[in-house]
Amino acid sequence: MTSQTTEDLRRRNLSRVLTLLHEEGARSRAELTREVGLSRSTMAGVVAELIGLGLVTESTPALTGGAGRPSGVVRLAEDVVAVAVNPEVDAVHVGLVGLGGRVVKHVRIETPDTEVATVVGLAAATVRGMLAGDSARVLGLGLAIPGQVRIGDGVVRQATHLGWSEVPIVDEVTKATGLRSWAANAATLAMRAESRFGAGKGVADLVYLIGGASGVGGGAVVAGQLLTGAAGYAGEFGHTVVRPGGARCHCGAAGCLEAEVDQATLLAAVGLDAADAGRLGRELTERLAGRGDEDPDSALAGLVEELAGLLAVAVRNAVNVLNPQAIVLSGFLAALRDAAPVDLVGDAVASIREGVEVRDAALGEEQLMIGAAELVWAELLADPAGFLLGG
Amino acid sequence: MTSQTTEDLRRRNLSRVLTLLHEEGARSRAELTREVGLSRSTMAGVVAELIGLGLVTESTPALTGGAGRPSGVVRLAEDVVAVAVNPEVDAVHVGLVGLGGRVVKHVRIETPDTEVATVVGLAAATVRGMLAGDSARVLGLGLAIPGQVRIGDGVVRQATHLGWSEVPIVDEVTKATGLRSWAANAATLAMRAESRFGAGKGVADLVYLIGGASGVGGGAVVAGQLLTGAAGYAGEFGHTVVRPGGARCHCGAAGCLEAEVDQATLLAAVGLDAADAGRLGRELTERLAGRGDEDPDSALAGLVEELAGLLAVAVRNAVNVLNPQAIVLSGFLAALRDAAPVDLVGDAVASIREGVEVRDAALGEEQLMIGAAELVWAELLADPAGFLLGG
DNA sequence: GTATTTTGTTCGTAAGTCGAACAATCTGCC
DNA sequence: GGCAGATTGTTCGACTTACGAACAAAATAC
Repeated sequence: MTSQTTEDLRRRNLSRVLTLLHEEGARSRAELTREVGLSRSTMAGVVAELIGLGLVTESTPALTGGAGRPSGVVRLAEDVVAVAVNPEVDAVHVGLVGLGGRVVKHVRIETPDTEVATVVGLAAATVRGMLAGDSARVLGLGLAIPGQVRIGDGVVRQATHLGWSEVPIVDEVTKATGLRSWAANAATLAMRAESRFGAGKGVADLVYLIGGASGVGGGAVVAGQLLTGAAGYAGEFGHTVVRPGGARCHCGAAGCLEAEVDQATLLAAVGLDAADAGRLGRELTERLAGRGDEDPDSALAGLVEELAGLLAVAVRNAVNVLNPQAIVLSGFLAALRDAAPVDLVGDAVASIREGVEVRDAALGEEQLMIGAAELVWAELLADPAGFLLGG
Repeated sequence: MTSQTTEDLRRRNLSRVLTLLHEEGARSRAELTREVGLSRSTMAGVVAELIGLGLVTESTPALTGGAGRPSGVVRLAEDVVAVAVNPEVDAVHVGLVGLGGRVVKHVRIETPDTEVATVVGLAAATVRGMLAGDSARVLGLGLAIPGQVRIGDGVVRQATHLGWSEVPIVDEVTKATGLRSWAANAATLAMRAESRFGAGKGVADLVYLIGGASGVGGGAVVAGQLLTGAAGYAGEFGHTVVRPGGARCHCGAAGCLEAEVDQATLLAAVGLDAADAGRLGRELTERLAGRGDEDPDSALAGLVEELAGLLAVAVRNAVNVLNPQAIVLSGFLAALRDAAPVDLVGDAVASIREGVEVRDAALGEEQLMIGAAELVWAELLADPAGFLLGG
């Protein structure tokens, strides 16, 4: 199915070169030749084909200082973009993201309700507005959904915070915008962004945990591949057990990480509003250290330590099962870790624990836009010519 | 690195055809052509090359009853074998396994101690004995180790039950036998066998849990690929937490599945000896139902339910994170599940839970021999010609 | 015994990669 | 300014592989 005829060789080579540019940025054709390992003549053909497809451009100079004929710099075409859409409880984020993960535009549209028709209508109108008068080539649309999305047909099985259930969102959005669309879980896409461009770059085995207002999500990269599971629901670290028989979770079970460790508790403890979640990390650190004339807040210290201990249970399980090279924490989980003196992987099996590095996420607000666009880029990168010629 | 020149096409096609025969058994060349999707002329070349390598044979008739010229049956060469070695606490298992997972020979050699030199010496001698006067072509040796094995260099980091630590077992065995050798964790290899030939056959996303005298191990298949993790230690489900602050585990932490749910407890409860572990399942079922003049054993029922509940915590976590299509239980965990009325995935997230099937392992005693041999077969199947011509 | 069906074989064509030879264009040096 | 050296782009022939059409082979169907 995948590869028998010689044309598949060219497909793979197009894919490899474009993927390298997407992940690592522009470079000279000579460098490309060295890094990919193709002969100069073959690389000439590959780059020419990518230029013909309008995906890359080649600019003449470069002047590296060394001797020899200068090599043209191959860079991603700037007019090639994907639309990114992320529905939230009170607003819809819509963005335009270039090949290479460059966020071109990004707006937040408030929404009166989260009805599917409302959200889809708003998103479609915003997209049309964004593209008006713009010469960009839009190759597709990616949706980041706060809930479970079935891989394959893009149906939202359950998105509690939006009140959605069994919504064929990909079909709806395709109909409303005319763009080829894909959808996936938001936490998974946030990880995808961190994995390609952020704290998880170059890491083949990665665990990602993100905490926000709506709970705890996550994802993993296994052997360089995104972990999807059989139906696309994998990575629900928020619903792993950290205290059997503990707090009841909206998933129906008890003692889930998401039910035991939540952002609201921490915000309340430091007297912050939900809107100020971004300041949580600094606030926690300062209160625990004591600032100005205040004493260190020992009650808060107890809470933080308890919550970090619960997080450590989930992390320990993830580490023992997946043996990752790194764990990336995002949102309030990063804040919690920075404030707490707990070694999150201390209780993992010794030989596994050694190789793990715990890091904070590196990407900011635009994480989700980049991740959603990756849904489109993944399709393009796998088969550049096939994608554009109506794959 | 992996595929640019046209020769790689042939490598992939050799691999695909041989892999199909390995997994699914002999079939006619016409069937191969249909299933793999190559043209008749190309398949003729591929089969001819595999015959030239001595890996398959083609027998003439077939006579399927239908009209048309009969197609020769292609089957795996019977003289191609791998050696499988599995050191245990009191014995070493040594076997000869044919391509296709056929166990040709299998012996258990008692060992006076588990010193590395003793075990390696015994294994090497047994292998020499097995092969004496045999015309088999031995392509390599696979080791199933009850402990953590570092991928890449085949060093045993820790094997508590053998008392091994930092043992370069692959080097030692290669030196002693002259065979190309590979090693991996035994539970992982048991899963590998079930995944290819047993209860997990054809399942692309699989979780496997095995319980034995030495604890609980496991493994997983993710997107059709074996889960190894960054260093090869992945799948330690036995050290996931099922009761925070619970029983202390030899891994240093507390509340591990392996520490909370163990075979000895169950055996003691039904009055069986460690040697009779194989009868545990039937014994449990009978006692719980009541047999002959006895009443159902309600104390035992309580114990079984408690242990099954703890197992359910580990299973729930695995399911929520990996979204597998099936879970395979082996050893005393299968016995426990068969005896207990607990729905092991009942507390998993709804959309994930739906698609999961819990099964008992299908392979018996020879599981580990088959799995260890798969270490060799995996290398061969990835590049048949390269492997034989000194890859 | 002949037509039909299915499969193996042969051979010409197309696609793709590589490597050698040559051309182009820079730096460095006098 | 001109020439040697270095590096890279370009062209072209050789090689490998896969495919498909035409033909041959060997069974069943009638």
